[in-house]
Amino acid sequence: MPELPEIETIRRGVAPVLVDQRVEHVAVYQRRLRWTVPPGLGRAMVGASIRDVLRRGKYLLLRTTRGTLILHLGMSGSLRVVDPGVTPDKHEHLDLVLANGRCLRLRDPRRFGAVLWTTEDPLAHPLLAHLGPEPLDPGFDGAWLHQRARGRRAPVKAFLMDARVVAGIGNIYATEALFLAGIHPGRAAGRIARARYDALAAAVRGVLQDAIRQGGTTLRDFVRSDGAPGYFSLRLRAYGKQGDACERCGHGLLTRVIAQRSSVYCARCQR
DNA sequence: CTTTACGCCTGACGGC
DNA sequence: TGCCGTCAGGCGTAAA
Repeated sequence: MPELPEIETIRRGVAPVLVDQRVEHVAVYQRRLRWTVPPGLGRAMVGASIRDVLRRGKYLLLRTTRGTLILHLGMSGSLRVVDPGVTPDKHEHLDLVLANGRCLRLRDPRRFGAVLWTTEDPLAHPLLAHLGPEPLDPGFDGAWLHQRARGRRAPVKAFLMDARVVAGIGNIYATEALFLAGIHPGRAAGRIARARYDALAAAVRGVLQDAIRQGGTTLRDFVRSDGAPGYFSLRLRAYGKQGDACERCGHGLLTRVIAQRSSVYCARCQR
């Protein structure tokens, strides 16, 4: 699934293709995504010029002269740049045809993704307004986590995946960051010392930055790569590695469901 | 306010 | 080979 680093890589990949381009045509092949793709999207967008492409958490924002297209790729979404005229397959739901002759195509087999349109400040949109800080921005650090965790009894893993605490941390990176910080995913968020939150914040930044770096090398040229990025070949240390030996202590990695999500951890290293 | 459960979807996978 | 049940997984939402 596309996580924050993938979304960031997609943003960097598509932005040069999209920016300053006029939208010539919008084709919707499937309206039923997480929410119904707004009727009249074409009317709203055609003729608009794309100003820039931003990311907030896992949302992509295509800001145009008329409003902002908000995209979320859900579990299985991807974007690619194709030639208009290439017939979309059954999982390709939306095309933005641009004046430069290119076409941005959204594919999303599971349809957990979303395509929304707003003419207001997109950051004030109900879906975005209550997001916590960007994990790679200075507003995210151990002090923030520690402060927000006060009195919380929920497992730290759930806390870290709460978008109001910090934006864009999914199961993979929560699992990896907790492993690197040596914190047990089931520990109550409010019972973790400030210094350990410093380590956790650093771990979150580290895994995300590594993955973004990896994405940059994996995806040399978004346009000619004729495919959206899949999973980055990031070396995962815990996620999906249940049963393997912990790379630090050799203990077998365990898996347990915490907050409705599978969690992998080392019972010896993570406390 | 916090916490928990649920549901939206389909491809992959295991069992038979 | 094919059919079927199960599950993952982000995240908004309703309910507790």
